[in-house]
Amino acid sequence: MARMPELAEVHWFARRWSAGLGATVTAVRLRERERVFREGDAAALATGLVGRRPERVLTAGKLAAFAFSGEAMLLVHLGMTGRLFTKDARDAQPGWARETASRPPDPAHDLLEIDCDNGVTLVYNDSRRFGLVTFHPGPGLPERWLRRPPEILSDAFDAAHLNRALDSGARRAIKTVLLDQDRFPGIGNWMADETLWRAAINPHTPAGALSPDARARLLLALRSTCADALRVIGEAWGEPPDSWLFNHRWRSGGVCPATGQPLRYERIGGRTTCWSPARQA
DNA sequence: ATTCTTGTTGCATC
DNA sequence: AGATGCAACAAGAA
Repeated sequence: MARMPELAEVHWFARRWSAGLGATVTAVRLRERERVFREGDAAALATGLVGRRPERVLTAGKLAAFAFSGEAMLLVHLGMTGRLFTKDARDAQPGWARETASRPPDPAHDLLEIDCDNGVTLVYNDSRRFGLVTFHPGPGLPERWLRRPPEILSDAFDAAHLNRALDSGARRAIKTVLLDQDRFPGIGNWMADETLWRAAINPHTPAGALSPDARARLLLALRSTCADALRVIGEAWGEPPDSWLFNHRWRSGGVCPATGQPLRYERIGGRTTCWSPARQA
């Protein structure tokens, strides 16, 4: 099972492009017709970055943002199969085996290359082309960046914010609501399941029906899942411990690490959901 | 060979 | 109007 880029994976991939920080862009190569450039001006991207310096690597939820000198910004959403790396590290990247089916990215799917004068080439690769790459020459920051929702690990993401997020989707299953990027930026399928398992909440529960106690557990679980994922996966692409649901969900005959009881797999809101009926009442 | 999976959007429907 | 559900998109793995 291939893994899709969620909060921590996006963090990891975005940091691969830190290799270009401080250098100057000398050339940009891209395929203008590709879907991933559908919302931007591909021609402007092809010429607009040359001569600029990558100054900062940022992420917000599943969105990666690269700030260049002159207030230019490149926004990258990895979609399902987007990946960022440097050309020389294509085969050396740790964890390709866990990130996708076990092969290094195929150069045939390199859709954007940015040459820097320190010898580094930044590569965006996306086999299924569900990603989105937009260039904003500035001045001023892109609306998409300015209007992003509060990060789960920020102070702004508090109990009041969580209550609003839950009550505006009150009748939908909590599993489905957690996948809404406007409310829970960065949460994807495995993080949603991990969070509900940690909080001991049944994924079918309508979001609005969660008790105050369940909401408190949910807030803590959201924070712990995000913090753990960023630390273990986002910083070093490490191996999650067996104490997470993560390691058990893709094993055949998976067992809940908390109760030892069998895990259940079903589709909720069109998404495969793994949960522990013994723990998540 | 067919089915299934993923995240997001856009549309139809309640 | 706002909430909700689902098809569509692409490509690769099972």
